[in-house]
Amino acid sequence: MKIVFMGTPDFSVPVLEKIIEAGHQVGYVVTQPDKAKNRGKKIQHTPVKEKAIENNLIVLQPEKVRGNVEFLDKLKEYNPDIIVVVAYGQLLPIEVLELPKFGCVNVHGSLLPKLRGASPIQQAIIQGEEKTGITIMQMAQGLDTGDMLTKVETTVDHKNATELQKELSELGAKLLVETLALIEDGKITPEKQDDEKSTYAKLIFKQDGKIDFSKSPMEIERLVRGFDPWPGAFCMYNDVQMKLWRTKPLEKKTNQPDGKILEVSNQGIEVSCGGGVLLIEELQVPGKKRVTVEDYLRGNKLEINQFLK
RNA sequence: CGCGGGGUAGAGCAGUUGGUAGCUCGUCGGGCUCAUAACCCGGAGGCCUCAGGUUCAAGUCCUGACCCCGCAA
Repeated sequence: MKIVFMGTPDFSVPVLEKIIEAGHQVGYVVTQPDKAKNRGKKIQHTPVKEKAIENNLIVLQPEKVRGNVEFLDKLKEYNPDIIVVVAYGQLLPIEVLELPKFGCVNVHGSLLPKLRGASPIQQAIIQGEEKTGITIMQMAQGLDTGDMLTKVETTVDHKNATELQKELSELGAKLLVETLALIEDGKITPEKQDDEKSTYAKLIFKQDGKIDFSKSPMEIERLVRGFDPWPGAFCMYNDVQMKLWRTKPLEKKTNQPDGKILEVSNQGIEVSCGGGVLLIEELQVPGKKRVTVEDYLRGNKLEINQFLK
């Protein structure tokens, strides 16, 4: 099929790869504009752009899609059969949604109608979902409200967001290619989403990673996993930011105040929270890399009875 | 030219006003012990990121490069 691909971050890349592998013709790859971000001021290409260049595909980076006549004309001229959207980062106007013969399809990282929105993968972990997955839907106006075409499930287990995202991204890529074939053959029956059952995964902000030690060990552990690698769950120790990267809830109860350091050993740091105890196994302080508590303790001191805040 | 921290033994850190490097852990050998992630004794292991410069002398000062990381976006 003649395809226009729209996507931006790492999550989108495997999907683009699979589309190319499957032999589809990708006329345009649309991704967010390069921005002078990161340390220094380096301008960085989006992961999708990198992959597109690698495959000699034409890249478009409209600042805004909505009301962009020039962009719309290019799409019309190419006349794609379908537009595939994976974490593109902009809402598409109706003119674009209805332009291709088969419309626009979106690869979304949750089992819709659950977790519509910007951070389905992280939220699935944070909310303690047992399973999540990929839903491919026919895009409609509205945020992730379109009719569902195909789905694939997986378990959350103890995966962190990095692992889960990678897995879902690959599952999604595979499913998309299969779905494209079904669409082409007219063998799909779209299924409406039950709006009553829908939930939202709101956009994550840095500050959301601040740990609240009044929460239960399990909740904090899920936050740590869900926010790996971004923005990271953190707390303060002696006015220094400490990011936690791996923790484990223990089967202990305590009546110590929240955030108190109860025990320090090579196994980790035991901290009281919400009446329970959380074992911190891997952490990171500013300017340093992630290290296990064992490594951290070789050159740093950490006093019992002090508090993490 | 966004702000800032850092690159020193396998690991994590120290290193004072510049004088050829220390600590903790690990590792190797020995000892004590019923036993030990315990304790004691001893040993190995460092082109101090790289390249220039200042100096009698540089991990320590200056310049440049490469790499890692926190903040901010």
